[in-house]
Amino acid sequence: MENKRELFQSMVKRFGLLNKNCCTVDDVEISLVQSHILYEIDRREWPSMQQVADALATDLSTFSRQVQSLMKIGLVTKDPSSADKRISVLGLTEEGQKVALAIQKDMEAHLEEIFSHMTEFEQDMVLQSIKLLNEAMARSSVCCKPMY
Amino acid sequence: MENKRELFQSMVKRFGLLNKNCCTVDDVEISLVQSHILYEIDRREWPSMQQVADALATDLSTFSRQVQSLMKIGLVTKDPSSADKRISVLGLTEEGQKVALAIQKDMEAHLEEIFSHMTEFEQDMVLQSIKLLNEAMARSSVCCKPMY
DNA sequence: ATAAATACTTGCAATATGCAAGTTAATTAT
DNA sequence: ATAATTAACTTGCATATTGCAAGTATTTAT
Repeated sequence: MENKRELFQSMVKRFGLLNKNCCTVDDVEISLVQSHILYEIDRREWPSMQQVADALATDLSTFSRQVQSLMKIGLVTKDPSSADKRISVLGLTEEGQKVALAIQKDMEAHLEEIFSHMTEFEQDMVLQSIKLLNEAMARSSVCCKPMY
Repeated sequence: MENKRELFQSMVKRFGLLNKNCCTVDDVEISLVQSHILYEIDRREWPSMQQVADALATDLSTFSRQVQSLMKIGLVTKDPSSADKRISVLGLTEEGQKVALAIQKDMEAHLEEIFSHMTEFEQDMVLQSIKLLNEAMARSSVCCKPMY
């Protein structure tokens, strides 16, 4: 059952490269990290800074600055929660949603293209495997405790 | 065939977190990037700077500096090729090999632990899926042309 | 009412990044 | 054979990213 690590490393590296290409939309160009922030805000409902920073496993201070720059370019909103004024609620601007959607479409297209090199049977197997893997990692003691 | 991207993003993020934990060995502490460099040097036979920088999709200048710091802490060797004196041949010191091996063991153990949450059948399926995925990505036009 | 915890923000200081410009060595014209 | 081009790096910026420590403001506990 030879080298698991090699297989994973290779896959993750490739997926990382894929991700990198996907960050330019219209005239807006954002970094990989920023695209992940948009992604996380998009898939949650009005998350707090903490929540997203935790999801990204980033220090809150670093994250705070990233949010500032995303606000500056008009993609992200940040408003104090009325329930608890310490908390800042994050959201996407209309432009932010457009960018997030465009990146999403782009990634989906890339994944489809990759999947097109496999048979239908293989595609199903791969998807199911990724799900299994995610569940196993979620249950694992060594990995990613506070995620999703 | 809902959200492929979400599945992949989640998996890659988790694997990234896994990777991060694995960079301290004995008294040596290295960064994630540095661990990847050790890994790439280890699995090739006397690669050149270019080769490893390409594999990591890093600018050569950035890579050059990383190698310098790895040499400074005594993990990596760099020698001019006798065949072509422009080329620098990279290698691991004895200590570098020790570190690379320790990280490798650590990662293997983590992966085993994760796999232990699946049945034997699932484990086989997952491994085969990762292989398929790697092949599909290698064939893909959108991803990772110059890899492996 | 005071203490302690929570959710951030800001000030460093260290590190990482890529582009452009340089150096040296090898190839390819001419 | 010499000159021009290409290749493999290295170094100098300028910028971006990171995390820790220390601060502020708000909420919760006692």
